[in-house]
Amino acid sequence: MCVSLINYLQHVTPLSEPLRDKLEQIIRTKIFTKKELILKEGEVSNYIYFIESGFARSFYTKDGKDITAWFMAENDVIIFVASFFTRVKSYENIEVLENTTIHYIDHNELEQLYNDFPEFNKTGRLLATHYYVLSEERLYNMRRQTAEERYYFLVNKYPQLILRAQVSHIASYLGLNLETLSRIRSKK
Amino acid sequence: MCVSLINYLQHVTPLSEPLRDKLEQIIRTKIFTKKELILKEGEVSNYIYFIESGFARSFYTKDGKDITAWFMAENDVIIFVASFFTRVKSYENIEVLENTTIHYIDHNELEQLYNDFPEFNKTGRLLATHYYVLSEERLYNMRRQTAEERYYFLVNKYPQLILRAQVSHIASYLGLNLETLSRIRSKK
DNA sequence: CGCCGAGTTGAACTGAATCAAGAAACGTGG
DNA sequence: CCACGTTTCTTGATTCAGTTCAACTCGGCG
Repeated sequence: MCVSLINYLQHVTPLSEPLRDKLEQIIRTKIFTKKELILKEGEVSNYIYFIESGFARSFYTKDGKDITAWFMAENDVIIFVASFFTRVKSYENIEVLENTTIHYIDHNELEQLYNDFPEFNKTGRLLATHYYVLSEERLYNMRRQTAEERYYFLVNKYPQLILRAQVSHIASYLGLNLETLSRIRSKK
Repeated sequence: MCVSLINYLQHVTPLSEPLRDKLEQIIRTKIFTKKELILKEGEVSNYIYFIESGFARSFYTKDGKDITAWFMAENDVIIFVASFFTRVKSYENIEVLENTTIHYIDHNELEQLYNDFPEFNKTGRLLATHYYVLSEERLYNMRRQTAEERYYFLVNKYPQLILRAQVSHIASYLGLNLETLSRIRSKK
């Protein structure tokens, strides 16, 4: 079932056998179909998700427009960080863009896991660090670059994303409107 | 000496006595004077820093311009994440804006510490998570808001920062030029 | 076949950048 | 403590990248 997630975690740092067993117990699996929402804004994010297969995006709405915050694909961990860790209502939604199989762990069970298996804190630390680095990178990309630079940075770093996501979502992620992105793309 | 840092870490999550002792051994302290660079771009960041007192900013240069990435004050942990964790050359600089007292821990010693005191992984996890949340928040603020909205978001969230940092640094952080920020400020 | 969502293209408009010139604040040395 | 140079901030005029609004094309799918 959830082998892919356990393998992934093993890859982060080795896990003891009892920890693996416990993980197998608490990991749940769910299949979402295209356009379903995994998380709706206004809810507190109670789960940490892991994509086994599929494709999703997080987005929020501003002045009626829908703005993509990031994309997530196979082997990505999804947390709406601010909500999951600080227990406030999420201002983001997570929407499935293709049929997607997801493994997830409940917030309380995860806390319990950290308590019962202190070694798992290492996994948590390494994962948090990894995603922190990615977040800072996105910030770097965002700040003070032209639309075109931002686009090609994304193209180089995540070429598969460009093929998979639709123009309007990429555009709003880059902080520009779809017409502008369309023009950038047609330039070449 | 480094009491403030140990207190801070205790506050994150309690530390055992041997761990505290070990920390006291490996924490170093240094005083930087205004305009000094703690970290220069092109170097690998070998230390994790903690500001006991003072004020600093991280910045990078793009097309000859200097762009502020973030500010750091008392009780802030500074890591140039990408470089410290992934051991690549930093593209950022850290510059002290006021005379600043800093505690720091060497990368290798920190790794060793995680090994010798697995409990410390919890501290690491919580800190990484905390800074991850802040990073995502900055991203949210950055994306798809007008110059004015970005500025007032910052004013509300970090009022003391506005008083302490100079306009040109705030402007480049917000991704706009100082003339524009000056106009926004004079509007009110 | 015809509708609908997604993407492209065009023309007019606008928020922010750029260039330029002063005013204020800061600090250093006499 | 004042004078002078340097740095920081403000204000104005012009330019331009990216937005907005609107019309059109293309490709699927019922």
